[in-house]
Amino acid sequence: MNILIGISWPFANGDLHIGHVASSLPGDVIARYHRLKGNNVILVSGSDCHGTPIDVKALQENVSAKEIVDICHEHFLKDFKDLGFSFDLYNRTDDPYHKNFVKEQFKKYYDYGYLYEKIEKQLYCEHCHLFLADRYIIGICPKCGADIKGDECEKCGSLLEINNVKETKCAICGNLTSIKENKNLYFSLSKFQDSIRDLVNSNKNNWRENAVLFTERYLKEGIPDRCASRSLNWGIDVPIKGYEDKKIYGWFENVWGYVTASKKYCEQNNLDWENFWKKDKNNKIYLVHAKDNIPFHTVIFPALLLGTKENYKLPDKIVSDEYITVEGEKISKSKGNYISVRDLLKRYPADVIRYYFLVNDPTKRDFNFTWNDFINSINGELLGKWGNFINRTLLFVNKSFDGNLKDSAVDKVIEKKLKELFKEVGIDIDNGDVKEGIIKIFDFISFANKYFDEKQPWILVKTDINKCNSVLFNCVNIISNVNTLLKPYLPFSCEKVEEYLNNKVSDWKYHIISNVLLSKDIKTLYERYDKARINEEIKTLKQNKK
RNA sequence: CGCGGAAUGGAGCAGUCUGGUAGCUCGUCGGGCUCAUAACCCGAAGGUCGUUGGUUCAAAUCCAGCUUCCGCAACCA
Repeated sequence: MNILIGISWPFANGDLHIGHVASSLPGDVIARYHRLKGNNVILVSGSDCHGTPIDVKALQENVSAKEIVDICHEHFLKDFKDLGFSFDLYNRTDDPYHKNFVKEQFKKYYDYGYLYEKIEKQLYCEHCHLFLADRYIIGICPKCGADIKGDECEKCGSLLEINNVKETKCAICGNLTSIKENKNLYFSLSKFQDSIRDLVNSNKNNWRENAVLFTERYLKEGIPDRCASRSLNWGIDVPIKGYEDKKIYGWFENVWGYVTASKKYCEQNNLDWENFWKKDKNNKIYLVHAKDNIPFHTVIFPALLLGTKENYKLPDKIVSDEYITVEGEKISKSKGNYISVRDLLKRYPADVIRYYFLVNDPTKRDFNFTWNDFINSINGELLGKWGNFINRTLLFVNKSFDGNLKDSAVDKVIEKKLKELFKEVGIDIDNGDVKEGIIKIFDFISFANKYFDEKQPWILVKTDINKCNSVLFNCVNIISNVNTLLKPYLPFSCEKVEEYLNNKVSDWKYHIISNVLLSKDIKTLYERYDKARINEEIKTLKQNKK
């Protein structure tokens, strides 16, 4: 089967933070799982390089947009790599390959009549040479006289027509604005209302509930046409006569990145990209992102695909997470309530981070990250249950059996449980319910520790050496199987465990390893964190708060 | 009446669609074990599932009202 997984493209304007991690990780797990199952997998993402905030930042810092984007892209690339993301291609939207492809699609939209012209009066800053979006405007509320930003007055709560706001100024430079007529292209999203409704209806059991609800709400209100062009210097040129000075609005091009990145990858690797993107090709498409991205992936992207009239397959799985909050508050860069991936990676190994955000994946509602929970969870679950089971078993075998076990029968209960686990976890991951899968695996690890305790091999070693051998043989096989189950989740430590076991497993299924011969060099998999660390981390977080 | 989301033992969550003895992890307390990273195992305390009313033989779950909290300018998954 051909599996395409697209993780949403982080905007190249800042650091990767734990919110990105939480909403993106499921995509990597799904990709790793399908590869182990022998499917053809392409996992793509990339940096979203175009958009007004980047232009504005460039203007403010007096550097080029490209410089900002280049730095961000390098950081994203490194952060994702260090976290173990197994992208087949992590691309960027300023890639000429992407740009050219998107332009081709835009010509089609224009020819098919999905793009139409609209002339509007817009506020313009002569100083910055920018048409200003509402959010870049400061002014005075016509009703209560308070200073306002954008089109909403915080003081009297009025939602205003931006044209009624008094003394509008550019929020970037502070100069008074002028009004200019601007010609833009609108995309007829409304024409896809029925198609999108059919899409949602046929995917109610495949998409996450939040994606279904959000899209239905959107449909109920009626999908509005949206402006698809922007008056910017940085972006993809609108390839249509009369619009040479305009760029394509980011949300009408970045989602095409899933297609361009995978198509590019296919061309580099002699694969047929249509097997992943067209209908009736025995394929499956997953889109992985957080809730704010839902309409762009369930409405705009499908509309863009349909608008080509080219037999594209629409997304099968929308894996849309809720949000992460930090110590009870919304993630906010400006308020400093914020944990960047790079800072986290300095102090914690990738698998520790992966474990925590996968087992706490916010699927149904926002999840509150606290340092207390993070440290306790790592110590108690990842280290205490899994790390400890490996450690107590392998050290025992090395100490009492010189790393060498005779083959023995596998306990029927264990065999049955493991076989079921492979089946159930496989279904969970395939459905995008990555969290359910890892929870089930860790339930079984608890059972394994119980088994070890009940069998008391430390006593058997003195009373019945064969029985002891048998118990440990079972434990070693539990480790190998659980390790295989965990491979999509914790790639780094699973590789280490395979070294300890001297046994590499390439299939994702129940197995028995015979002729056990362990490595002599067993080290603990995970470090225990002192609880004092909790307060240190909270202190650091508070210091960063503004 | 702006829109939307949420409310389950000390903390974080599942269960709500498809009503039927309230579950998981962490934390706390007590005990056991000693192979293991003060790790592991067992047990206990702790919740009338925000509130009121309704439907029902039966409601955390369905319906209605109310209360509280969160998000909805920007950075921002």
